[in-house]
Amino acid sequence: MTDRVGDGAEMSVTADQRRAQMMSAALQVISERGYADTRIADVAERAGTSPALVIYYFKTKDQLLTEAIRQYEDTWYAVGQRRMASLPTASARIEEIVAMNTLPEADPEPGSSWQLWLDFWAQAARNGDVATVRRKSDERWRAEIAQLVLAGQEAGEFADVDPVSFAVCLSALLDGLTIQIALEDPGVDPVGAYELSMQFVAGRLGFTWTPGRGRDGVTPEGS
Amino acid sequence: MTDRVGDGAEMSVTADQRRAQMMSAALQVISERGYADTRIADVAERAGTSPALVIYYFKTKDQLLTEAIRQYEDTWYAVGQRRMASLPTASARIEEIVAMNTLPEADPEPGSSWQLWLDFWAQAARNGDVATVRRKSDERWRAEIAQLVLAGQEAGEFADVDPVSFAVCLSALLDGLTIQIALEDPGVDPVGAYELSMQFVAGRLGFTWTPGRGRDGVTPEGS
DNA sequence: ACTTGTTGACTGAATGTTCAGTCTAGAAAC
DNA sequence: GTTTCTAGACTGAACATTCAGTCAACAAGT
Repeated sequence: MTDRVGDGAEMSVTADQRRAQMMSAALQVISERGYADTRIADVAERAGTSPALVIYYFKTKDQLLTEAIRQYEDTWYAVGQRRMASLPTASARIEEIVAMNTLPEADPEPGSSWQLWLDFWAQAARNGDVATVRRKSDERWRAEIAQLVLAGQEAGEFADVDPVSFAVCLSALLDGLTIQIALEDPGVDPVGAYELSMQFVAGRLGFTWTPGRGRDGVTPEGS
Repeated sequence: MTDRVGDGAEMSVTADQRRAQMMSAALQVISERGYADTRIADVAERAGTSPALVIYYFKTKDQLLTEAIRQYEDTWYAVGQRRMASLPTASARIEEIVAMNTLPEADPEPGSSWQLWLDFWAQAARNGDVATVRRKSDERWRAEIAQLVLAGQEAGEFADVDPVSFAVCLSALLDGLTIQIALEDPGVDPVGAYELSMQFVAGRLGFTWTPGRGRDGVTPEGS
């Protein structure tokens, strides 16, 4: 199953690629069938290999799923960081965080799904490794938000609120909305959740925000 | 559900008791081992019976677990309703809702646990019945909150906010905090979550709230 | 009183399936 | 020729569900 193409350039599948391939397959299957109902055979099939090979690379099923989740977290965070870096103002960055947690991606990767988070949380309750991953992730995001708020305050964009409390509050709100969105609650659609969150953010941080489609409809509001 | 003793059928008492016993056992096991790792044998053992009897009462494992969750939801809501009824002001009632979602119960029933909610949500993503239960439950609580806000506004206790948006927002916030509390996030303890939520509520609804231990530290703040 | 029939509650021992993980051996890579 | 990959066949255990009844209570029928 090694694919050789043209000159001997490394087209052969390296171990790392295989692992990545399998983790990606795992995420797809988890988001379709749920963590508990994900079988090694499913992942193998999705990855185009055999169950035995999956075990060859990941000693156990649990390790596969745990690592897959860890990797998902990491790339999710990395994508977030990259987007933050490309945005100029603190308010635009916060808006991006809100959007990432409520609006569907324009280019949805396979194996990404809001439902994944529900499985993720449920799993964190009993699996120590997953719990650690989640804790770290949550702390990272909260720190990100708090630091953003601080920066915004120093730039005069934001009102004077406690950055840490605000971060806890906003991330909890977004998590809660993620649940509704993932479960397709008829009372909470993505766009509504997005606007609700932004209204909350704007209200708390003291800037006005207009729901208009264009990004960065932000007007600083000094006294 | 009530037993008519008199003319005719009243002998289903034992059967109902058994079912209740089994559902309670199921909830205990789910909250200990997680939904997916709950075996019929566990439930049977906890209920002091045999696996076969469990299947005798609930055709399938899935039905047992689903009904257990439905029942949990219902009693949770009923308890909430009872407590609401015993409180005089809208603000006290909202405070009770917040407390129910953040603070541990004084007398924790066996088989009640925050972690249960995580399993519940994850399950709702794939199991249509559970999804329906959850949707109904969420709608009930949001309606409760909205109606409470309306009542408070009419009584002059609360500021003029959109009750429905507020309900969505608060219930999402509480759900999000439930996740952190269930997973024992070091950054979010129950009391902190409680105070954070109440600050949010008070800020939004325009009354001042003091974190003091005593219930109902509420001061209306009309112009 | 005492058989007989009926029914609901209950059980222990199968049954059958589903899977995670192993084994073996062959194909590539080095 | 030795190490690294890979897959097909296999095993063993875990578990949900079924089955073939037992047991106790109660109700006529005699």
